[in-house]
Amino acid sequence: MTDPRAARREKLRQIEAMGIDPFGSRFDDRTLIADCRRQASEIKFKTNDGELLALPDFDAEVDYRQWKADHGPGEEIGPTVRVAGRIMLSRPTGKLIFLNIKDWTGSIQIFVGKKQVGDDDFSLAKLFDLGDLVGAEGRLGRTNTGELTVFAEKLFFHTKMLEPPPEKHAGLTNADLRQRMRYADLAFNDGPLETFLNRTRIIKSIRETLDSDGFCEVEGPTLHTVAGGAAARPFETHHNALDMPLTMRIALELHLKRLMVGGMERVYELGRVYRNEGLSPRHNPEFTMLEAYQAYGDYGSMMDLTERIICNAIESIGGGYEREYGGQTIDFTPPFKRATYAELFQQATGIDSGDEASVKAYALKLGLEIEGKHPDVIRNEIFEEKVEDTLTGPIFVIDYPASICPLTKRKQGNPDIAERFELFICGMELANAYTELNDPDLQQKLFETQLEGLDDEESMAKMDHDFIRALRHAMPPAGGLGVGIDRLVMILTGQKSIRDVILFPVLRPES
RNA sequence: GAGAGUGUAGCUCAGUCGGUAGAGCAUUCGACUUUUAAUCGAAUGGUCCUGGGUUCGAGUCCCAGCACUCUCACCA
Repeated sequence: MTDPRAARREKLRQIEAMGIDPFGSRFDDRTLIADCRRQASEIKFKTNDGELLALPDFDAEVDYRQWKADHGPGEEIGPTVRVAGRIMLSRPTGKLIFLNIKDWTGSIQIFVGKKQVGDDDFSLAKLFDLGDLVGAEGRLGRTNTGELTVFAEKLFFHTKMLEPPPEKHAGLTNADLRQRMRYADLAFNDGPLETFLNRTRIIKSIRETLDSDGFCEVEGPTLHTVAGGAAARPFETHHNALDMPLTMRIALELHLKRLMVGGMERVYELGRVYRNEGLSPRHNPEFTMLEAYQAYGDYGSMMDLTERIICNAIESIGGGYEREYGGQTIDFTPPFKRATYAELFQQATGIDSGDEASVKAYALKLGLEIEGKHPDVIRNEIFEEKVEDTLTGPIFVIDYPASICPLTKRKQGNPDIAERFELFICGMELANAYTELNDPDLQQKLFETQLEGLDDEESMAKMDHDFIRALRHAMPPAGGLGVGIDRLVMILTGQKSIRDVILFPVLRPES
């Protein structure tokens, strides 16, 4: 019998025959492997004269067997630990088996000697397969090579793995299988578990930053009758009892603003939004967004907040402000650079973004379609083409052309400029913030005035009468911020694909 | 939606000019009480993505389809 699955089931049967539950049970007083590593310094060598010696430094070239001969006779002593985890490697050498097990804090070697654990446990150990969840209780010590090891006195069986594991060295590399079987990716590949734990730390840190700034977290509706607040195609669904169409939200904005009208002066939501668009290494149809609104603030307040959120997030996962991404070094030491849209436009193209004729000529040179488009739309297409990719950042691009920002307050004394910034890192737009428009009549007008050159789908300006009515109840002047959390996690964890920071990205069904 | 690439054993991958399907790991058996990708000896394991076509003969060439990856488009 050499079918791996059948072999595993046969061993499961033999474990049961030994009176052991192959799917285990509660295991108390467990020592996490990271704690074992912390306790390594408690391992001492006790000479027969009763002298306690610290162990040699195993980072240096040292022959521990020789060291013991030189300092002996005596014996090693160390704390007793109780570990549990998944078997990643197994090296049987006759009446002795070395196992490497992994829990979610690290991995450690287990020494299983027939004499040391007894015949029954040794027979059990011979039924262990790679991927099984097992436990061991024993003394923490060092082998002759200095490897930190649990010298098992008792073994436990926790759960049988009935599927064959991936190749033990290369792991699971097929990108489709990694996403489809994320459990196997997390369990057997180096890296993914740490990346996703870092994602959790980053999100926790973001909440802490906002909470300590006095923001309150809320949960807006994910089912909308009008999907507004962003330019995107929504997913459409249907409510049976009410017999009416609903759409999944594409942004958090409009409901959070309603809450500011209601008196929630600092409010945020960290949640999933859904956009019915193509997939790419930077796009998943559902993704996580942070939106935060601060009454009596403006886009400048949001710039400070953005910096704090990102710097705290970096500190929560360690590694310092200088980070590598896509072969570039990004320095997150605050304050981040700031430059106006017009400056960057001028630098990249050599022309004045206010000079409409030159802008049009430049667009034609780039081969852009300009027919029937609003000058600001053309301007922005050039900006996206020539500027965005070059922004290694982190850099705040500030003061956007007003007409491409229908939810933004205009700069005082300059109605053509919107008080908006976008934060760019490695050519990716990571955050977007405004001094929020709170004039209901102007908002209504902007909703009604579709931008030239934009069809309904492309426009943010979808009429939402209830939102306008809310604004008429007085929304305080405010700053608002949106952050693409998945992209932030990508950059902070060094992942090149959004699918490596989303646990279960959208996939076609398995054939 | 467009273009390019990939699809072979449970996993990671070779496969030449079209001529009997290969390796490593895993699995099974044997040896081994300080190994660490343990080692050594032996064995087992295939719908070569699917369906057509060309050919005496197709993993290999052609056509169509499916899936994944990358680039572009939409978008954040």
